[in-house]
Parts: sequence; C-alpha cells; structure tokens
Amino acid sequence: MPGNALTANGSALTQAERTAISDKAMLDAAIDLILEHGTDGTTLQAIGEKAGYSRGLATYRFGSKAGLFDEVCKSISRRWLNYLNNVVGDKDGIDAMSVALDAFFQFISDSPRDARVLQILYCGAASPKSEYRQTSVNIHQRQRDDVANWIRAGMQAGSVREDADAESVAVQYIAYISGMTYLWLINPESVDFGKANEDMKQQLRRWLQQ
Amino acid sequence: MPGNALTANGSALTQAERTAISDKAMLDAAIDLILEHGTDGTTLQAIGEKAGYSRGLATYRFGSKAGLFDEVCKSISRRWLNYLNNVVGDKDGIDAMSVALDAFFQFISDSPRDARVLQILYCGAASPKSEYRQTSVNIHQRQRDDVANWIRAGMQAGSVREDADAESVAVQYIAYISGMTYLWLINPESVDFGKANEDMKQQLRRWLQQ
DNA sequence: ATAAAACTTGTTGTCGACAAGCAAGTGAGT
DNA sequence: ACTCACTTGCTTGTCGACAACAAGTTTTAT
Repeated sequence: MPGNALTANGSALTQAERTAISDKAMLDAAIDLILEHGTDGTTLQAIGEKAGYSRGLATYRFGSKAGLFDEVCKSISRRWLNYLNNVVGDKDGIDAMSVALDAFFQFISDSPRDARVLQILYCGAASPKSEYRQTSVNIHQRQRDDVANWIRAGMQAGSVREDADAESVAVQYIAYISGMTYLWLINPESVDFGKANEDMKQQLRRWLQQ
Repeated sequence: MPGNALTANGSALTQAERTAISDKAMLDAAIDLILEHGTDGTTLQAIGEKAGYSRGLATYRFGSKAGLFDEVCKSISRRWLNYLNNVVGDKDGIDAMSVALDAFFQFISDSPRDARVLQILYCGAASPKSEYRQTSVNIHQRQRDDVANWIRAGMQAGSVREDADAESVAVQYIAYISGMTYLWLINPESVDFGKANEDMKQQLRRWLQQ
C-alpha cells in the first residue's frame, strides 16, 4: 500500500514514515466518519479499519478518542490559519477583516468537509469535561487577538477611527463568524453566508471608517 | 416523597400526576448532570437514580437518551421564549431588539444553569445524526423570524429605515447571539456579555435608525 | 376484579480503554 | 557489512460501562 522505494538502510519504511502515514490515514478517516456519523457515532474501530489498520491503533497513538479528536481539531485549524495568514498578508484594519471574511467564505466553499468537521468539533468542545475544550478556547482567543491587532494597526496607520475599541470589535467579529458557522452547519440552506459577509463588511466600515 | 393528599378515588396520586412529577424530576436531574458531566458523561442510570427512580425509567419515558435531551432542550427553550415574549411585549424595531438583548443577558445572569445547558444541547445538535437537530433548527428559525418581524413592524411604524433588509439584519442578530453564547460557554471570563450587547445595540441603531 | 399505565429488573450487544504480545525497524559494537 | 539487543509500531485479548429492549412487578383506574 505505501511506496516501495527503499531507505538507506534497505528497509521499506522508516519508523517516522510509518507513523506519519498511519497518522494521516487515521486523521483523514476520522474526518470522513465524523462528517457521516458525528463524533458520538464514529468508533475507534471504524477509524482504525477505514485507515487500513486495526481497531487498537487509534487509542495507542492518540491515547483516547478525545485525544484523536483534539488532533483532528488542531490539524484542520492549522490548515485554516495558514490559509488565512497567506490571504491577509500584511493588511490591517478594515481591509484585513474584509479579506478574512472572504477567505472564510472561500474556505467553507472549497473545503466544506474540513469546515463542517471543525465546527462539529468546536461544538463538542462546549461540553463540560471536554478534553479538547482548551484547544477551542486557544484558537478562538488567538483569532480574536489577531483581529484586535489588525484594528490597532489600522488605527496607527490612520485607516481606523481613533476612538474605536479594538477588543470590542474583535469580540463582535469572532462571535459573528462563530454564530454564522453554527447556523450554516445545522441548516446550510437557511443562510446566505456570502450575503451576510457583505453586510458585515458594510457594518465594519460604518463602525470603524473615519 | 411526593405530596400525600388523596385523590377522589382514595389513591395517593393520579397517573397524570405521577408522570408529571417523575418527568420533571428527570428533566431537572438531567440539567444538573449535563452541567457537571456534559451530555456524553451523563448516563441514563445517573439521571434516573438522581431523580429518585430506577435506571430504566428515562428510556421508558423518553424512548432514548437523545429523546430525553430533546425534551430538556424544548423545556428550557420554552422557559426562555416565554420570558422573552413577556419582556418584548408589543415593542418592535430597534426597541424590541434592544430589550431582547437585555433579556438574554438577564436570562444568562439569572439562570446560568439553564442557559449553559441549552447552549450545550444546541452544540450537540450540530452533530450529523443528531436526533434533536431539528429542534435546534426550529428554535433558531423561529427566533430569526421574530426578529425579522420586529424589523418589518418597525419599518411600518416609521422607526426603522425603509431600505433595511429585515432578513439580513435578523441573521446577523441571531448569529451574534449564538456566537457570543458559545464563546461565553467555553470561556466565561473572556467575554463581557453586557458590554458586547451595548455595542450591538449601538450597531443596530447606526444600521437601522433613520 | 380486570385492565391499563407507571415503573423496575434482567439481558444483550457495542464501545472505549488498557494490557499483553507480536513484528518491523534501529543502531552500537565487532 | 553483520548481528544482536533494544525500541517502536501495531494487533489482539479482555474488562467494565453503557444504551436499548423485553419481560416482569407495582400502582392506579374502571
């Protein structure tokens, strides 16, 4: 199943390669299965076997079901944040927030599976005793800090009004995205994400432009 | 344990009274346990026994664990929507939306247990195969419709600009509340819900006032 | 007294977790 | 370059917990 080029030692695969391959296979399998059956409905046995391994590997590798989900959450978040950083570049202020909204819409359109699973996992993190709540808290806090920094940079650059409260705007912005994504997840047809983003951009301009 | 007044027949309790009492006891027990252990961590046995019954009653009454959670969700939602309707009364437009924001903050402050459990259950509804997703969809849709109607009424009454898009505003509003509540749930200290609501009210005035 | 409804107990299949074992890979000493 | 001790990746056996269902018991109704 894996490639058959030999390593320097003459062995088929390095240990690091083996784990990398099985890791990725299991994370991919988990995404598919979470999409289809939700977190409760996916079993470690199903993940292991869909990935081409035994029922026991997922527990061995990730410690627990929650540990695996935490890793899926971090993995998808990394992809999204990388993409976001590329798109925003060194923009700031209203520009940065606007292209970030466009980027998120693009992410949802291009990678709906990743986006859906990420939101499902965020929702799972809401439960008390959730072993990956901290991951969700950290990611949301980081995004919030990024937005606040964009606004402060915009104020310094002169594109954002001096009397704006960066933290307040950031909270509104993150709450909007989080809430919209939830509504989209539970009932995709009921929301026009693109239209809502245009409205949000207009609001931000009204609020922040001087 | 229950009251000891006899019914007309000489029996201690009517059948309807018995189910009403055990129903309420189990829903209350479920709220406590969900708060403490999350939905995954609460067992039907724990719910039944905390309510003062056997491990089997919850399944017998609600059909399944998901059926019980659905009932908890509907039960708390009813309380919230009743309270909301009383507060809003026949207000419309920006007034209605503003007092609704205040009412929600009040709800969270006065009944944080109910508010937290409701949000936890909404999050659970995000999972595919969730047996009570439709309940969450219906409640969110209804609240969205209410908001849109407030705005249309405000437009007719002349307090809201004629060129406002009621549906768009309603989506933004519901997304804001949904997102804020999630952020509050996963990390209560990180958000100043009252301050954010004041910001939101200001935004709505800026957007809708003519 | 007989039916019906509320409630409990017995049972089964599934799942996550852990432990013990097997197989593949690694690297130091020769 | 070979090998042998060791490590790491992975699998299988097993156990306790749980939801669901069925069959049974108790309480209320007629």
